[in-house]
Amino acid sequence: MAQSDTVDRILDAAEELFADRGFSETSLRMITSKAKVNLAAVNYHFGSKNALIHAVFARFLTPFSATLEKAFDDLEARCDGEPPTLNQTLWALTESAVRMPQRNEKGISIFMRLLGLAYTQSQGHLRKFLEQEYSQPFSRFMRLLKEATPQLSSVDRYWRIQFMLGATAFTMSSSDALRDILQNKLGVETTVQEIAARLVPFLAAGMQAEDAMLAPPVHKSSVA
Amino acid sequence: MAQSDTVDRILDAAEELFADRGFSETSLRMITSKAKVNLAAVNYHFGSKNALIHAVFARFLTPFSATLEKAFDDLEARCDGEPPTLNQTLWALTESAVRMPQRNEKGISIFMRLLGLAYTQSQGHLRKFLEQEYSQPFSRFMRLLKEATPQLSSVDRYWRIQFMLGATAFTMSSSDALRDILQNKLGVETTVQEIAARLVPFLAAGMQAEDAMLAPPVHKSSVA
DNA sequence: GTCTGTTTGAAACATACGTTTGACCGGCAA
DNA sequence: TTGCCGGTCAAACGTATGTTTCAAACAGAC
Repeated sequence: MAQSDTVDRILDAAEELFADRGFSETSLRMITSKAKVNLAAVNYHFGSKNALIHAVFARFLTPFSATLEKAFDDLEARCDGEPPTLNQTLWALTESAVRMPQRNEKGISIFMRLLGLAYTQSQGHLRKFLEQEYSQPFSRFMRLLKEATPQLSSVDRYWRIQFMLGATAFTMSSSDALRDILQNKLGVETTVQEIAARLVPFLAAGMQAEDAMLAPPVHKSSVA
Repeated sequence: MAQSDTVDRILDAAEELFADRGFSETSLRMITSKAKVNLAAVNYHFGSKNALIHAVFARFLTPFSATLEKAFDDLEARCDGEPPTLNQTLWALTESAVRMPQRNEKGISIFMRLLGLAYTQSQGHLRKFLEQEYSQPFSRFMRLLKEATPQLSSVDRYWRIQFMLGATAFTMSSSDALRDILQNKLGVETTVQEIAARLVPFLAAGMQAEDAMLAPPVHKSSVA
C-alpha cells in the first residue's frame, strides 16, 4: 500500500490546504510537508500542480455526479411524467451533496468551499476541466430548472440562475469564515446542512419572485 | 503632475488586473508594464504590494461610502421616523453604486468584482483593512436591514444577508461575461442597471421568504 | 544658475516557486 | 543470486516574484 498511501496523503493534504488558502496561495512544498511526503512525489504521481488540482476535484466530483444523476432519476421517476418542482429539484441537489460519504467531519464544507473557489478563482484550466468532465449533470440540472419555472421568460430565468449560483458559490466559498464570525458574534454553531437548509428557501423564493423588473421606488413612496 | 499621473496610472492598471486575475495572480511587473511605469514606482509610491491593494480599494470605496451615507440620510429623512422598507434600503444601495462617477465604462463591474474578491480570496490584511476603514456605512446598512426585516431571527437574517451579498458580488463580478453569453444566446442586450433591476426583486423575495428552515420534501419522513 | 528635495530608471537582491534529475532502496521474477 | 522496476529521496534547475539600491533626471525656490 505504499503508493496509494502516498497518493491519498497528498490528496488529503492538498484538499484541505486548497480549501483554506486557495490554489495559487498553496505551494507544493506546503502540501508535501503537510502530507509528510517528498516534494517530488507530486510531480511523480500527478505530473503537475494543475493535474493535482484536477485530481482533488475528480476525487469527490466523480462519485458526486453519479449520486446526483441517481437522485435526478429518482425524482423524475417519482414525479411520473410531471416535471419536478423547483423545491424538489433544489433539494435533490442539496441532499446529494450532504449525503455524500465523507472522508472526515469537515468533508462537506471543504467540498463546498472548493466548488466556490473553482468558480471564483479564475483558473482557466480548472474551468475547462470541469466543463468537459461534468457537463452532463450540469445540463440536466439546468433543464430541470427550466421545466420547474415555466412562468419565467428565458432572460429572467437566465439571470435568476446566475443569482442562485452566486449566492451558493459565494456563501460556500467563505462558509468557514462566515461560520466563525457567527460563532463569535452570536455564539451560534452552524453545520453545513443548516446553511443549505436556509439557502434553499431563499433561492426558491428569489427564483419565484413576482415582478422581475420592479421599478426603483419613486423617491417618495413605494410598494411596501 | 508627474507624481499623480504615475500614481493614477498604477492604480488604473492594478484595478483592472486585480479584477481580471485576482491579487496573488497579478504581479507587480504586470501592473507596472501595463501602466508603463517603472517597477520600483509601486514600492516608492505605495510602499508594498499589499498597500497598493488597499489603495485600489480606498480609491473607490471612500467616495462610495460618502455617497451611500448621503443616500441613507435622504432615505431616513424621507421616511420620517418610520424605518425604511427592505426595497427602499436595497434601492438606496443600488442607486448609490450605479450613480457613482465612473472612470470608465467598466467601472461598476470592476468595482463589484473587486468587492467579491475581497471576500473570497483569503487575504487577511485586506479584510482587516476594510473592516477598520469602512465599518460605519456597513454597520448602518446592517441596521437598516435589521429594521426592515424585524420578523427574521438574527441568525436567519445573518445568513440571508450573506446570500444577498453572494448573489450580488458574483453576478456583478462576472456581468461582462454573462452579458456576452446572453447577447450571443438570446440576442438580448443588457445594461448593469437592468441587471440591478432584476437583482433587487430577487434579493427582496429571498430575504422575505416564509420559512427559513423548510424541511426537505418528504422523501421518507421527518421534519426533525 | 544653483541648490534641494522629489521622482524616475536600470539593475540587482534575496527568496520562493514548480519542475527535473540522478542516485538509492526494496521487493519480486527469473 | 541477478536484474529489474516502481517508488522515494536530497539536491539542484531555471524562472518569477516582491523589494531594495543608487545614480540620474527633474521641478521649483532662492
